[in-house]
Amino acid sequence: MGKRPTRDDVAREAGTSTAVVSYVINEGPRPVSEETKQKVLAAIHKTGYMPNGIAKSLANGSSDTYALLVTDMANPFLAQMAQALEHELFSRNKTLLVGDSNDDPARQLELLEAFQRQQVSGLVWYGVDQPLPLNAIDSYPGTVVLINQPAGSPAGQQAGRRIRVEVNEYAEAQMATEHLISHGYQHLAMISGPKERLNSRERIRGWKAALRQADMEAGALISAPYTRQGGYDAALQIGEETDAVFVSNELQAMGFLAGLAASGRRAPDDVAVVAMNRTPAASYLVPSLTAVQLPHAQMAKRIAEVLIGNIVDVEDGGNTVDTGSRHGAKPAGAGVRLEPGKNSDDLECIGVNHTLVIGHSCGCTGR
Amino acid sequence: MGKRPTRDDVAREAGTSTAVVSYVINEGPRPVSEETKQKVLAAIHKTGYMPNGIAKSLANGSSDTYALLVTDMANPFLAQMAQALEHELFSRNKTLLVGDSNDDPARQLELLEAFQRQQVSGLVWYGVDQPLPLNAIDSYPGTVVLINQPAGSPAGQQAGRRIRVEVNEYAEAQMATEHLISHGYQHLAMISGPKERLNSRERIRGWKAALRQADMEAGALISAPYTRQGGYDAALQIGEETDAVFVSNELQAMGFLAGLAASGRRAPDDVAVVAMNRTPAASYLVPSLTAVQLPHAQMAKRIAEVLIGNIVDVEDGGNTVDTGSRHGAKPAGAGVRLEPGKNSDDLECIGVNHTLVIGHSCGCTGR
DNA sequence: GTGAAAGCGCTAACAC
DNA sequence: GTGTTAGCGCTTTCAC
Repeated sequence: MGKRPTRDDVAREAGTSTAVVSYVINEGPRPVSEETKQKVLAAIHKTGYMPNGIAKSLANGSSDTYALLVTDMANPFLAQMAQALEHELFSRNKTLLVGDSNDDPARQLELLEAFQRQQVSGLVWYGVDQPLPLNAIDSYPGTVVLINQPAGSPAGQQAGRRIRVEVNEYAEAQMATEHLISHGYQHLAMISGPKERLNSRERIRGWKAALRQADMEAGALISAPYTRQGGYDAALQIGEETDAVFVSNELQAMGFLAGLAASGRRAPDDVAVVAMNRTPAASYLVPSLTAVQLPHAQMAKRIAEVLIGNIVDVEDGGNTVDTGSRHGAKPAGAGVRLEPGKNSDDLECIGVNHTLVIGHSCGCTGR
Repeated sequence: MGKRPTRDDVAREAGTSTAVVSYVINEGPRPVSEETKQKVLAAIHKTGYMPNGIAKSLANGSSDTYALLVTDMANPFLAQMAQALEHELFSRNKTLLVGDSNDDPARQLELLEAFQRQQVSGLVWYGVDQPLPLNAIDSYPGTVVLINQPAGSPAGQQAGRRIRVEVNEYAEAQMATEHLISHGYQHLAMISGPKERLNSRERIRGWKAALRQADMEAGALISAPYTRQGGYDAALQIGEETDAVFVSNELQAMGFLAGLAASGRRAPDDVAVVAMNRTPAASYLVPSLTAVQLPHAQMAKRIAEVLIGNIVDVEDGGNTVDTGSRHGAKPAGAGVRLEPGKNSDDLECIGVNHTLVIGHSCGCTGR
């Protein structure tokens, strides 16, 4: 590893002081004459100099690195978030570190520590256990963005330097369920995530709220892991009377469709299916999956702004029903309205608008 | 951001010198008496001290950070690699940076530069354009692991500090094709990636080799993007005579199955399908997809060892046909043998063994 | 407009 | 076994 040129080499080459080289590179904080500037630039070019980000961070007391801490990188929904976030950070000259807790709370904390040691300037946290270890978050020396914290949770109430993204899974679930109701299905079941998780409960609440509003009774509620196999197994447990199912996670929905097929049933004829946290894969399942989608690009943008401290303004907007699949579709009800709100001075909530993207699995398109 | 305690604070608290604190933390390079050690540990605990990784890296001249540079993080195959690599690095106390080139060569280079500035110690590169910009790799001041470089490519031949992982996509393609042949299908088509890519060509070579060996004629060869939509569109172009298709990428295969269904055909009855670069999603497609799988965990382990310079030994082993799906299956032919080889002293090739995982899409399980 | 020099927090060679 | 100290490459204050 042949020694790379340093700022000293550039200064020597340019016949200036090292300070001037910094001024040129950073365009400040002091002015430099055009002539000197050119000499420095030439020297940089000639030596092939490239600033040492590590040294820069040490001197600055802060790094250009941010981290994403998730439960499962292989989950397409989260991989998509990672991708979107990477793009936003890249365009701001920042880099993204990833941590995969593998659904393990202990590991989650170890990753937090590792990030802290690496002087990661801020992190986006899709937590495993909920409520999250608030003390760990509070003591984190940087901005923390929480993606999946329900509004009523402690993380959403306690003040701190962290910022929560209001995904409102409650409303997502409600929207999905309302769509099924609008089709006239009578016996709505739900596949939820593990019961002990706060976000599972949020989704269940949304499902129940929609049913209540329509004055309908809740059907079977099956709790399953947020995995394909979880959905597959759940499909085998769905009773004859059930004519529509709200699946609370796309991975589960994928398995659910497979399970239905394996047991000789089909969506939407035998059982209609609507899911949430959609990814582009939904359009290519057989049948294509109707699901609620989060505006991940918009979320990533907001998150990046918040992390880096270049907050612009929170755009408002209602939730909509889209015909986003390749197939024809008839729009349907469900227009929940989310409001970007602030709970306290320290805690910014970012409103996120979700959308229902129609596929074949809900029966919208005949068969 | 209240100032965090530094090593100086710990030394003061423990009543020792700063050097001793380092010795304790790093368990060397000099011995420390048990008594002093305890005092230091107590001080660390009391102050809540956490080493500053940035400063450490500066002093050491190398960081604990590695990077993964891919074309598309949302591709489940690559997300899976990212996950596996993160796990391996985490267990070695290293962190993983990700870069998503979005299939853009220019961006790929920018990411390389960013990593270089950040003093990333080594990187894993799944390149966009092939052959890769060798000069950029050669000048990279760290270990570079190339994932998708065919054996015969310049990157595989030119000496350097980089190390290539021998995925042997040629053999993967061959294995998949041979499986179709063993079923007795007569008219084999192939959906390849973009023609200008080296890895597309490798896969095509494998397909042709299998056909040649069986003394069969090549059927339609359709080139499509490595996307679901690419596979979907390709399915609509497949002629009546084709009874089996080798799809060169799992995303394409997913779209292909959807396209078949949309056009009223089904796998495997109308067209059998086998793909490569499988992920767990394959088992849950309808029908479940037969595909060649890479041992990503094993690969990640080897890559991590290589990156960090803790190389153990290259385990050998043949390729096998597995019944890895949830469904019953009859094993089938195709046993290509890969050898971990060395092209030069500087270029280590890591042999990777692939496996055919049987699903329903190839017709193995009746249907 | 330019340059000398004091850190940033840590490692490790070198003295004691 | 322990302490002193000279860097690592950069930023930035403060003189000139």
